[in-house]
Amino acid sequence: MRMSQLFLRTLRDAPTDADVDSLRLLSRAGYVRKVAAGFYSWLPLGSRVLRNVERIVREEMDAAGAQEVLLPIAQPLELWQQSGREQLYGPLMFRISDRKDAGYCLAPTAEELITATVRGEYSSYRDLPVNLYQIQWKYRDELRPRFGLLRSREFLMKDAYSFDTDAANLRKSYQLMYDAYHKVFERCALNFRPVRAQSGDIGGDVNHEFMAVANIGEDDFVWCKSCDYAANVEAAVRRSPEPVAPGSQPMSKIATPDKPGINAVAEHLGCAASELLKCLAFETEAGAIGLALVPGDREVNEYALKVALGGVAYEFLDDAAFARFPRLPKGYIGAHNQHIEIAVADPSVLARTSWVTGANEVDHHVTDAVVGRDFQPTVVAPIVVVASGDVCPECDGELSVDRGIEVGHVFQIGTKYSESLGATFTDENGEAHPMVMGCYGIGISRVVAAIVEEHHDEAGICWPAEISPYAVHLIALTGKGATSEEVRQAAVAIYDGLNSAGVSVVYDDRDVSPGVKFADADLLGVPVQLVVGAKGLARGVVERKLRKTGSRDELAIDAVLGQYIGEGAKSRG
RNA sequence: CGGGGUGUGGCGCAGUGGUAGCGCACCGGCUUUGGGAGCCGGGGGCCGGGGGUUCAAGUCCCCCCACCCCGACCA
Repeated sequence: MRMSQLFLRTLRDAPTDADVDSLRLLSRAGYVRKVAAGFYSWLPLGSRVLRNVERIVREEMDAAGAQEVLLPIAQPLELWQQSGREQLYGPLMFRISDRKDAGYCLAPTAEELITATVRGEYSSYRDLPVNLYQIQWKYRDELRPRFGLLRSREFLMKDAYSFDTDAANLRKSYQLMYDAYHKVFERCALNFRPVRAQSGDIGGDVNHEFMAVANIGEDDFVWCKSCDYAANVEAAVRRSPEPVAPGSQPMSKIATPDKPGINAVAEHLGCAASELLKCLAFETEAGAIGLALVPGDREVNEYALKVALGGVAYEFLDDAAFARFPRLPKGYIGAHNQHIEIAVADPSVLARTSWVTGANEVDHHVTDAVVGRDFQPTVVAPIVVVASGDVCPECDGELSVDRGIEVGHVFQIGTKYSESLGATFTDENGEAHPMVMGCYGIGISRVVAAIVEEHHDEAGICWPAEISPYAVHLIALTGKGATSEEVRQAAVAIYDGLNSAGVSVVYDDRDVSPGVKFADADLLGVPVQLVVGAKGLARGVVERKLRKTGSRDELAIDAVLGQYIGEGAKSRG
């Protein structure tokens, strides 16, 4: 492609509402343009990049035995009512209606439709397993779209769905996808980790998120520096500290006027927040009042607390609820409160001889509260949010908490959708069973943004070879001198040669100054830049610069084609 | 949903009640040509929309819309 023909305008200043590196650079370099909150146009360069990620995903899905389909974006709401997810998604779904006032949604995902599709075709154990996938635009009317392409309202997603006869076979299908995801993200040159995760709204049990490590990510995940333990921050656990012998000092009450917070009290007493016992009051759905007890410098993992309660739903008290329980003075609650029915303590609560905690009386705290003497946990279970520096539960190594971008997610769903939508098969004995499903997503457009987040510098994007819109960025420094035409002809010869060798090349033939060409080349981020200039030409060489490292060398002009023949297959751009 | 902020040319921004500006980009001319060149000359605006106040509104008031940021229970 000649740059004089390419539909492209680069920007020196990024639009002000581009708030992350990926969107700033993709906007400046003319890959995408914002149309509305959470909606983006993909211009020629962006479209090529998107296709490249698609291509990688398609190749790996096909290699893993999945078959591509294409389902409609607009889906009858009725289908979503059958699965019960119409309510669940609520305003997150874009809704439309036709002229007859029938309700449709723009699909936020496709479990329902794919299940209905398989139900309509397959009904025997002989048909299974089967794995279908599509690469299709998805729509979610996010509460707050942000981070540009990382959380948009329209996004391109690969979603695959496996159907098996039983859980053991599901695990095989799951493993195939899990392995395929590794290949996909390796080819995308992402620094990623598969982490154990909670299942969220889709339902089901075993699942992993594939997190691309980034500063800007929306999710924290925990990983061990010594082994391969990794988990979503909600699912992560640590090795709890060992219990210690209780203290013997008697508990005593002290005045802490107008000090309702951990930090305020710690500062007032001149002690560390970790010496205070944090007591969070909650009410279960059955109406029982409980406290979650953790060290003052720790936060409660709400998911872990629910597990500790045996799966019982609960809510932390809000101001209105506190008003109903005058015996629970917000900010001054102590673990020795007589009015609570449940006390869930993290094991670390047993690892300190005594605690400073609320006195259950406004403007007062107590010191030397001793577990087992002054207060009794009814449940001891790990409920703190894991933090960097905690001990790995599997190998005693050190855990680290980092930000990540969720680029993929694999689930073992089970029979939730096959049951509600009636996707059953008949087994060898003629008995009907619901199919056992897995579902597997990759955010294609999000992957593009994640790659830019990881592969860029001050000057612009540095694409991995397989993702780059072109394999080679050819720059002709023609100028207006005597050698101008000579340089132009040499560049065109290389351009034509590379093209006919199947190497995708973008050729900067514009009549602009060298500085503009260099700056744009760095901004666009094609991995290899070839510069044809009068100086080199006189010596029969062209200069080659690698975008990522900035390293330069010279190639004999006759050797250029030889160098890049074969590159076409690696990066067809 | 709550709070805050911003809407002026494609992008970035200035603008004090009195003729709508600057930089980049764009068009034409001349010069320049190895890291976002210089000079000269141009084109491009329903100042987010609607109502009001005023002799006069980009500017003041009211309503609406869009976009951005923060928050949405950790005592």
